[in-house]
Amino acid sequence: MKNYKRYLITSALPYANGPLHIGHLAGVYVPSDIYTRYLRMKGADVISICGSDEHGVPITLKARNEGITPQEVVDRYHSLNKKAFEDFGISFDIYSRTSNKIHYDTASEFFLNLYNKGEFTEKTTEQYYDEEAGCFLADRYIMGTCPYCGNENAYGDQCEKCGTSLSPNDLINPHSTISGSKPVLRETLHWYLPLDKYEGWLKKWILEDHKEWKTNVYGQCKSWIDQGLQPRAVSRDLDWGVPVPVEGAKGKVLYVWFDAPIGYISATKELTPEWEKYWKDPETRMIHFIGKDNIVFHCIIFPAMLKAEGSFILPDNVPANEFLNLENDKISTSRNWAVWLHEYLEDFPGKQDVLRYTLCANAPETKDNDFTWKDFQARNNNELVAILGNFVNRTLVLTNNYYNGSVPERGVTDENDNSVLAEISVIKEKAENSLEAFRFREALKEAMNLARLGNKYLADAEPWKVVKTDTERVKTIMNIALQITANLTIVLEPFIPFSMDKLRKWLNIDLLNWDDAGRIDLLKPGHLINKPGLMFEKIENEEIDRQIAKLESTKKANVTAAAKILPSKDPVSFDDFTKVDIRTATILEAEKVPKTTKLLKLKIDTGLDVRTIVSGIAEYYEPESIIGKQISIVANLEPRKIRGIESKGMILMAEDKDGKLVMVTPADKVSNGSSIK
RNA sequence: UGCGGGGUGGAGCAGUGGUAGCUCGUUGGGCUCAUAACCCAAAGGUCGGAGGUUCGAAUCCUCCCUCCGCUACCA
Repeated sequence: MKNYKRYLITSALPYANGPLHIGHLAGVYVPSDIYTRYLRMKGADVISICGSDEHGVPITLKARNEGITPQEVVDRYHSLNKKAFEDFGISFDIYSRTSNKIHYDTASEFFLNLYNKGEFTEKTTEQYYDEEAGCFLADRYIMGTCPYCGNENAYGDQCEKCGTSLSPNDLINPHSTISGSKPVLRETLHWYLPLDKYEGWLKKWILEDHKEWKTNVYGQCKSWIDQGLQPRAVSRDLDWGVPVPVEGAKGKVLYVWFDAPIGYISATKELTPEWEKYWKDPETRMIHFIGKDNIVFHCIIFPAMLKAEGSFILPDNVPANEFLNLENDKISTSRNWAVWLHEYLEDFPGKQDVLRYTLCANAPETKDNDFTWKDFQARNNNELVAILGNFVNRTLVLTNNYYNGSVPERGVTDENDNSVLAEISVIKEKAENSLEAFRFREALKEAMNLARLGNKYLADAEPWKVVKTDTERVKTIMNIALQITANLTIVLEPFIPFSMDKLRKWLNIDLLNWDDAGRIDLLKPGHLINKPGLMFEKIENEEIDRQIAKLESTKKANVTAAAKILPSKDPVSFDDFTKVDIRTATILEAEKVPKTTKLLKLKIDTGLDVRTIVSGIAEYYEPESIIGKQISIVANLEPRKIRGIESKGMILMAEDKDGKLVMVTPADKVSNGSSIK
């Protein structure tokens, strides 16, 4: 590998519309911090950059909902999240924010630079505009009736009921989720970064020159590039963000995804006047730590931006992680299904390292992983307490008992001693190789093996027995055990810095250099150590049960919240009502539509005819069980093709609080085709 | 729908053609310096399913099932 002079580490800018949870930590910030601390211990010139991403539509909406300004929203979460990072020892050199002036200047300048070089294309398109709220609407903020399944709560980009991808123009009765009003189409002008222009270059840069990237990252990039890249808008119609710095761009800001990665640059500028050294010198190695949802932005769009600008370096690696689940369910801010960092510290004060350890040991490096409180407890009790804490404790207690805390001299070593001493540097090298390859789970396991080695050494050497017959021999044994503890303060420092800080205090030593690991003379004979405390405490079942109960009550609260009754709709005229042809029918045949989870293909007798209707009820009804059932249908709905099957009409279903669908069946049997009014 | 990444003993993971490994848990034994912690041993897997290539497949090919993500103004 190329030899680099310095490192620039960036961690995805967390979006400032909510607090941080364990998923953020596990996926991005714990790995980035481990790597940064490791590099610092190697004496490398390294800076770690992060900050709040504070622009974009969701923040303006949150502000609108709460009746405060967007600035107030981001102020709140910026300070909350900055503190959470500090509390967990995520050691950024700077935690900046994109609402800073320096960022506005940097982002404007970047845009203007590309603009003047003619790197953008301009295009006018028609988009839905909310006249009441006075803004253009992203697809996600338009709702209406799905033309395929009749779901009234379909989004402008997708119907979540039947899974069909939609465009806002497809929706029947579109309305804005912001004001509820009916949006109108308006023309708007935007600037685009022609990604297609960079396709050939990206293909070579990633697919040929960076085959070493993680399979999930490489695969995702390959997929995008192979599908063909298209110009991507870099501006938005919004009043919150960095204004587009050209004539006639009033009311337009830089799209957050153009704006946010530039935040890495502006934060570096804020940190050091020598920022260009980190961003423009090819001897700097840049690494982006991100989650899998960010791959395309950090591997394709941002590099294309940097390439277009011309004077910047490109990331050498982008070790993206997968996602962390919580107790078998997706972490979700809106559903409050998360372990919030600030709440964790209230419940487990001083136990930052337990979480750091658990999240690293179970990090979603190759696939999504699950965080469970039982696993958290087991990792703490069986690994941190039993293996690491216990080894340190027994070594320090024995040293205090036998030698009043003075490190004894190492005498003649036997074969076992020598192989244990040799093993220390083997472990150091293994951990180092794993760290360099961004395999942090593996690196942590290697580092912990040093504590395992220590326990085994004590059990084999039995100093508590030997002390009765050969006191010289015990000095050697204890010296070796102590050298192991000193080595632990090095190899475990990147992972659990708070605990290693404790251990260094007990050992009465300073932070050592990474390359001191493997040495067997870190503690000199006669060096005095202090009385130890407990490095980790057992976590009892009650504490874990409390956390589980907390999550269960969240689940219940969510069900209750979802149970609220929908408000009544606007009145319709009798004429309008009679236009809808609702009648009874009987199901003759039912079968699952292949490759779908929700769709059933039904053959029904409507009295008028026998026809096919596709309905999204497969999750609630087995095909065999509904044959012969009498139901209610809308008979004159325009036919629609669903999954290639023509569906003529719609089956009426009552939707329960929890989303469960129930057939609307006449109380007594009536003949097919009876009208319902 | 398409694309990308997963599915390996109870749990979490490693393992890309040659007798299936690691950590934790479980069971039995040992030790007693240590937060009932530590050490040793054992049990436990038809490697998501079906077919194929091969002397030989967790590993290569085909199809299928399943989980997650992306699919371009959802950050």
